[in-house]
Amino acid sequence: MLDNTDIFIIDELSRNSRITMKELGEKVHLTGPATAARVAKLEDSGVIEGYTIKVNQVKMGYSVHAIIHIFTKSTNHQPYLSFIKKQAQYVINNYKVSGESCYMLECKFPSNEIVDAFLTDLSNYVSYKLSIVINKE
Amino acid sequence: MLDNTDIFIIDELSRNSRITMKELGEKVHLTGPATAARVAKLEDSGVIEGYTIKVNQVKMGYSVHAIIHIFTKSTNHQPYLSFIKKQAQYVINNYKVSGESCYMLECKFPSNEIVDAFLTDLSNYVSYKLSIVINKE
DNA sequence: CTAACTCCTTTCATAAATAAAGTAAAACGG
DNA sequence: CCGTTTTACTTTATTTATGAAAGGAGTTAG
Repeated sequence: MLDNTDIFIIDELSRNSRITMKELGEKVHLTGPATAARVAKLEDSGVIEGYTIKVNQVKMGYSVHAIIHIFTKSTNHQPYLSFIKKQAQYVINNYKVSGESCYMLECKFPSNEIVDAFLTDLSNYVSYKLSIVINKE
Repeated sequence: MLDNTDIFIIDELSRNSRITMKELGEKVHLTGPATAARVAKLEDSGVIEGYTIKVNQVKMGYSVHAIIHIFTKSTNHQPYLSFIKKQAQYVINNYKVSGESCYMLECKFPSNEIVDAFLTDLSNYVSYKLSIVINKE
């Protein structure tokens, strides 16, 4: 399905998705059109889901990075899911997980005051345990 | 620092980082060169850290998505950090966190057999609790 | 053996990026 | 308050990349 050239292309686009097809082609020893065709195939097959940017969240004003373990009280998760949908500006990921907790909610916040307000609201729906990301090593 | 146009540009590039500067310019009511200058400034200031792609990890052969809570036994974390550096192909993120655990290790694996082998090695360095991501809602 | 398919290259028309020059408005200093 | 500088933009022109089309080599199936 995926050969070494495809892997190389994916690796290179992960590092810089705005590279030109011509330049990417030089790295994989193909012409521009051949490379563009490879990339189009990777898009069509769903291997490449999209093109995006890495944003510095601190410079965007989000200085607090939190991981919140969610323990749902009731069997109906919908109120919780509706709540975090409304709070999308703070939510990075909401993973449903096996293990001790039900969900692992990854969030970004501008300040501890906002964290406080968020958690106060959150506690209407679920129990939680809070972890703060200190560093990404 | 960042005006509404910058926010719009970041938002648009997050959705599609391969958009042309001309087309992006039309969305924010600027010419191509003016838009390119804005983007260059966002890069220089570090708000935009890079351009990347979203990859379907299942189609890349990584069907298991795990979150591993790490509890270091010893005060010296270096053996653990060296270990995960060697296992980079499986590691998505390694967050140092406050709260109950010391690190939260996010990984991808091709199979449960590989998870098993990874955890067996991991247990030489730290204690852990394993969560498996069932869904990303 | 041949037809169909895949994957590539080459060529060429079109479109975008980039560099340079010029303009207008805002900010700054005397 | 006025002249200067800076900033942010547009316009123009050149360079460069994209994308479509045609064609060729290697592979596979009938």
